[in-house]
Amino acid sequence: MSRGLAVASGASRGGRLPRQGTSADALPEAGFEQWPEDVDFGPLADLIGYALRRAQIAIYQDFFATVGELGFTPQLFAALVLIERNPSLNQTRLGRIMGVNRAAAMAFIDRLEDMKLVAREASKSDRRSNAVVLTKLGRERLSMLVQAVREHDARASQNLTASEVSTLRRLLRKF
Amino acid sequence: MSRGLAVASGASRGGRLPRQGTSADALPEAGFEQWPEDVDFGPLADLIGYALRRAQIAIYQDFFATVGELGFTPQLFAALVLIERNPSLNQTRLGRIMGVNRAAAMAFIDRLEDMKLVAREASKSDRRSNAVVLTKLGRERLSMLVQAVREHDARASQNLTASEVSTLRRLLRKF
DNA sequence: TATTGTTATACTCTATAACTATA
DNA sequence: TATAGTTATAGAGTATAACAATA
Repeated sequence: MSRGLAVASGASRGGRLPRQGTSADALPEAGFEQWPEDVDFGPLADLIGYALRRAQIAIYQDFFATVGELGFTPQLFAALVLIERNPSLNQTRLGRIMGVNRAAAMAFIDRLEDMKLVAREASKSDRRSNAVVLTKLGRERLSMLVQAVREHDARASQNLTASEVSTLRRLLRKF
Repeated sequence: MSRGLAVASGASRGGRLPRQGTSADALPEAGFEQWPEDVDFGPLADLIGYALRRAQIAIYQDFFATVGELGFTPQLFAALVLIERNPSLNQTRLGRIMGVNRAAAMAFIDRLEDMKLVAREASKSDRRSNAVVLTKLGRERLSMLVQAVREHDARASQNLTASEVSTLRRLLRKF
């Protein structure tokens, strides 16, 4: 029952840094078409899950198009914020909050540690656990990132009025 | 600009079939915590993109917990529906609609073909293209699947009233 | 020149399973 | 017994880059 759940992350997930690569053949690829009018979506048009997925594809695109060049995925950004605001979280709990298991949490904490943005500190209360905390560099980068991500999020929501945005946020949280 | 976009899928994406595996150690893993009250989400709490992500994680979990055993991911299901309703779509276009490039579209069409659910038909108007169509078996499986997925989607939305669901769908589409 | 299908390749993210140390 | 961190491994999904056939 609990296995395979983090699938969701993978799913909502995804989240990979765009690669380099420049060749004549590669350029005109992709180009997501958002709800094209000449396509019949059939039962998909009625499913909240599908609308959620398409909205997420769109916002991920904007994330990478705007703050992607800073070298962060939405996941890494979220991890940094959670670590900053909750320095007492251990690795396993951090993973559970983010929808991945211990091993996957290890992977992204390793990565943030390699980037010198976070550090593991031995917990005194439970010697099995590590607390994960931001470094000074991590705090600096994060404050810049937060600003950029807020701008991205506002731009992504620009087709909605302020009250629609807050309705949307409320309904998504009730989910 | 176009590279790395399908990240979104990966992201919103994800979508992997849960594995088997049964061992004493493996059982208590994962267990996504949805908006736990003792956690400070800081700026994440205001971001539509983040609310979208968490909602998606939750609904993916429910998808796999309910219709996952039928052997389909949300992506494969969506592909089947699009193929049924739009039999003239070629592989590249189908990929663009779903947010992935040609090569990735190849992969899931190959898979559906291996499952005998779809077939490639040479297009007469453009001899470079294939039209992708459902087989008889594909139509049968899909009609069962649609029923199961509709039930899943309704259950996932059970915390919302009917009017909230339609508001949510409308706002997500405006995105 | 541009696009479609195709293939080979590499990379990211994740789960599984096992181990050790601690609870 | 159960849980935290860790590691090795495997699998899914995707992009990149090239090619031939066709437009």
